[in-house]
Amino acid sequence: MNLKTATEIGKCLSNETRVQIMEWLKKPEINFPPHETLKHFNDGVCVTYIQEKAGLSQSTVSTYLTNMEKCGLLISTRHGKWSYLKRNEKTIKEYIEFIS
Amino acid sequence: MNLKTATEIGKCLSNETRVQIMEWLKKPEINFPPHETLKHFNDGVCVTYIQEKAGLSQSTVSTYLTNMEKCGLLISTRHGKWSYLKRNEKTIKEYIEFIS
DNA sequence: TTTATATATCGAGAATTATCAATATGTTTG
DNA sequence: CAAACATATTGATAATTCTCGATATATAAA
Repeated sequence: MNLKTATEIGKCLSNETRVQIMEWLKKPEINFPPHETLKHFNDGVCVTYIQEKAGLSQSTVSTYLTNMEKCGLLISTRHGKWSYLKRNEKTIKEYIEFIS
Repeated sequence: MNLKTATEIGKCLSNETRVQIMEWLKKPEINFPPHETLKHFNDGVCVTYIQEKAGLSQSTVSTYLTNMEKCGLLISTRHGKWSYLKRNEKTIKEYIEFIS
């Protein structure tokens, strides 16, 4: 982890909704409805569910999630027409080590 | 640690200079000149030294440090006319536990 | 008590971020 | 292939943050 990456992560974590998303994704099965198609949360939660829970526009949340993936906080996986998002614990750990 | 505090900390850590300051303060004796008056770094580093190293205006750095103290990232101690700043490891730990 | 030094606060303009509606792209399904 | 659905991107305005010089306050030294 370097200064630039750490700062990008900080930017993602400088907004209440985005911090909240990181928290929600700790326990997807508790914070989101079960998936219709996929019967598990192995790859996280789809954009629509996160967007509805956040209560912001689709474009805003999509941009949030894209940036959170870019800086390594989230991992995005496509399954058909859905994008699933989960926490990237590896990067989170590296970030924590950086600021510790 | 709650969502609001965590977000305030995220805001402080969303700027390269401020993240850098947190890094510098890990090892004051390596990153800053020795104090003229105080012969130790027990309470950290004075505003002027941080300001000079950051290369930004006095008012900007003073505001940075004030906000970083407000959200609990730093501890400020007055010794005469100097304010000394050091990392608040307790809050940092709580923040890390929050996002982990 | 005046002067010098260190830090904090204020006010303002520049730069960045937030947020949305509209639209584009990608994917599945009829 | 056309329609429907999920997500991504674009373009624009509002809101926030950045950053500075100027000024205020606090403390020490002369």
